[in-house]
Amino acid sequence: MPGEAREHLLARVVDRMAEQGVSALSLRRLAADVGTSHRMLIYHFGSKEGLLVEVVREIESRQRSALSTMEIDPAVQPADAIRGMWRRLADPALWPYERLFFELYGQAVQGYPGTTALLEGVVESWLDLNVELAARRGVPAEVARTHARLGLAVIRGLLLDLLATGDRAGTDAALEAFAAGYEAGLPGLPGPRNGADS
Amino acid sequence: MPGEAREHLLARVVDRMAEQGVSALSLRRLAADVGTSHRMLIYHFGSKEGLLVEVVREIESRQRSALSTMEIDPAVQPADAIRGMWRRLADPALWPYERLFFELYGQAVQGYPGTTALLEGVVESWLDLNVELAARRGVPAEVARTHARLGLAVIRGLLLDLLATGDRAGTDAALEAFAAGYEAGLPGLPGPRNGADS
DNA sequence: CGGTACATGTACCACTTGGTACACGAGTGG
DNA sequence: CCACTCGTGTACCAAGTGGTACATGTACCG
Repeated sequence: MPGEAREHLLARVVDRMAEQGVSALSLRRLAADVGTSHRMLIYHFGSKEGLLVEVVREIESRQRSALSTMEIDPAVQPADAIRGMWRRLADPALWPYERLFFELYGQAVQGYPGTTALLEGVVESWLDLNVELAARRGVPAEVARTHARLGLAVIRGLLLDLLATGDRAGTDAALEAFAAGYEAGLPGLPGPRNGADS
Repeated sequence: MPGEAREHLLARVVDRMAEQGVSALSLRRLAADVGTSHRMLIYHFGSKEGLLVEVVREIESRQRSALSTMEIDPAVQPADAIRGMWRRLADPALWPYERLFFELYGQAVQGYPGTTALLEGVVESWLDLNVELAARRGVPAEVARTHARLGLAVIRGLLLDLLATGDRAGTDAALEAFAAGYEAGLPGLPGPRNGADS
C-alpha cells in the first residue's frame, strides 16, 4: 500500500476534515470533496478506520513540528514563551485545525477506534520538551513538568473557550493575567510543595 | 410529544451515552441498550437530532445544577474554591460524563447540528457566577471575569489532560501549583493591566 | 515487445441507517 | 359503549454505508 499521490490525498483529506468535521464523514462525500472516488480512499488507506489513523498521525505530526519550530532559545523567559505560543495558536487561521483537534480528542477520549493513538504523547511530548528546556536554566525536572502541565492546560482550556465564544479579547486578557502572575509569583513557588506529591 | 416516561428514557439515554460515546450511536443500538425500540425514541423525541438536542440540554442542566450546588459562601477564598472544584471534578466517578461533555464540545465546535446549543453559556454562565460572587468581595467585574476565565481554562485543560493520561497525581500537582501561585501573586495583579484591554 | 506494479473506474454486495405506516392495547371521560 | 389519546410493537422503506470483484489503463523495465 505504498504510494506518493497518497500523500497529496491525505493532505487534502485533512484540510477537508478541518472544514467539515470528522463525524459528518462518509468515504463517498469525503472522496467527492477531495476529487476522487471512495474506492481510491480504501485503496490507499485500506479502510475507513485506516484513513482515520493516518489523519490522526498527520495532525499529530503537524503539531509536533509546530512545537519544534518554537523558540528553543533558552534565553526567552517562560512567561514570554507562553505568550508567544498563545499568540501563535489563537490565530483564527488555525481555528479549523484546532476544531478538528478537539473533535478528535473528544472521540479519542471515548475510545473511538483509530483515534486513541492521538492520546499517546498528546500531553507527555509537551512536558518532555519543557523539561529539557528548563534543564538548561537549572530548573528541576519535576517542577518543570508540573509547570508545563499547567501551562499546557491554560492554553488548551483557553483555546476551548476561544473556539466556543470567539472572544479573542477576553481570552487574551486571561492569558495575560496568567503570564503576568507567573512572572510575579510562580517561578520559585513560595507556597506549598510544588513537585509530585505522591 | 409530551410524556412522563420520556424523562426516564432521557436519563437512561444520557447514562448510556456517557459509557459508549455519541459518535458510535445509532437509534437502534441505543434503544436496545436502554430497553426500548428505536421506534420509541423517535416517538418521544421526534428525530435523532431531537434526541441529541435533549441530551445536550440535559447535560447542560446537570452542569448548571452542579454549579449552583457549589459553595456560594463568599467567605471561601478563590484559591480554595478552585481547589474544591477540582477535587470534585477530578473524581473518576465523573469521568464518563466529562468524556461525554468533551465529545459533545468537540462536535459542537464543528457545528454538528443539535450540539451547537451547548456552546451558548458553556463559558459565560461560569463567568457570570464568578462575577457575582466576586462582587460581594469588592472585586471589579472585569477582573473577576478575567480571573474566572483563567480558572475555568485551567480546570478544563487539566481535565482534558486527566482524561487522556489518567495521571491524577500529576494533574493534582499542576492545579495546586496554580492555586498556590494565585494566592501568592494574582489577586492584586501587580504587573501589567488586568482587565479587558480592548 | 511483454510483463508487472501502481493506479483508477464501474458495478455490485450485504447491511445498517433514520424515518414512516399501521395496527393494537390500555386507560379515561362523555 | 364509544371516542380518543398515549404508548408500544411489527413491518416496512428508500437511501446510504463500508467494502469487494473485476476489468482497465498507464507507466517503466527487462
